[in-house]
Amino acid sequence: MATRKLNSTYSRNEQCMIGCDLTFAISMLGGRWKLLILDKLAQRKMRFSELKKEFSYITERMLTLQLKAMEQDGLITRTVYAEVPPRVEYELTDMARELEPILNQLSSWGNRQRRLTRQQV
Amino acid sequence: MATRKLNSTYSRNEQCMIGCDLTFAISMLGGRWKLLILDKLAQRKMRFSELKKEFSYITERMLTLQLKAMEQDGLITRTVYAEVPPRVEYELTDMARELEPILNQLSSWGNRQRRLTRQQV
DNA sequence: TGTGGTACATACAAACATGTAAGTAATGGC
DNA sequence: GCCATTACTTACATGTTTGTATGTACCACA
Repeated sequence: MATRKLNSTYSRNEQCMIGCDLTFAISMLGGRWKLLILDKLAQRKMRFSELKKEFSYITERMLTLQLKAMEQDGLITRTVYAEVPPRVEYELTDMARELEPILNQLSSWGNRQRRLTRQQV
Repeated sequence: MATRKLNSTYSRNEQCMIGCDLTFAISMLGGRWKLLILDKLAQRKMRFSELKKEFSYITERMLTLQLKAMEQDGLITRTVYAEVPPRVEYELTDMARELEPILNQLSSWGNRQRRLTRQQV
């Protein structure tokens, strides 16, 4: 996402893992808000301001950054309408929709796993 | 993993997302080396030093941290043998093994997605 | 007495992610 | 002219993760 300096182990690690499709996929979902955004947009396309209202805690800056990253990653499309005040709509791509069933499985795994680890504590 | 300070939005966000099984699951896999470790241990149980050899770039500190986190998350078990020099073996739990098919799907999605975004660039 | 191997731990520093606060452009309505 | 609305942007501060370097306990073996 951000430009990364070319020094030392940080970038070497990146080279080493860049070949892994799984790491590639997970890194797209790792942002602090991306899964929530994905979830909301799965229901319907939404404007910037609508998304902002949905997550009362997110700041405009973070929303902008995460949406931009998700657009670059091919998870969402961004449509600008030349109006004033401006209107911008965000929508899931087909690829992002293909994620849904997989993420549902992960979610149900997470639920089971959570019950287990709770018991031990 | 690390102790987190209780101020401001950081922890509020955490509260807000802590109810999400999917976020819970993804956060277990997000570490820089966890997926690789998971992948190696899927083949067979391994000693600390064996894992170290497998990933030539990882530092001992990072390996320790990630293994500790994965143990706490119930992904692996840690068995210590009272010998000198010490011997410690790491092994996947049943829950971690249930992840495999899901992660395979994610990986193949990542592969397709990567081809797509490559084409656009 | 000294060296070697294993599986860590600790102190410190760099890189990265996120948050806070404030500002911008465009224009329709008052 | 002034204000409001929308979707951002910028500068700066804080929090979190990862990396570097070094040290430690244990005891067998030379």
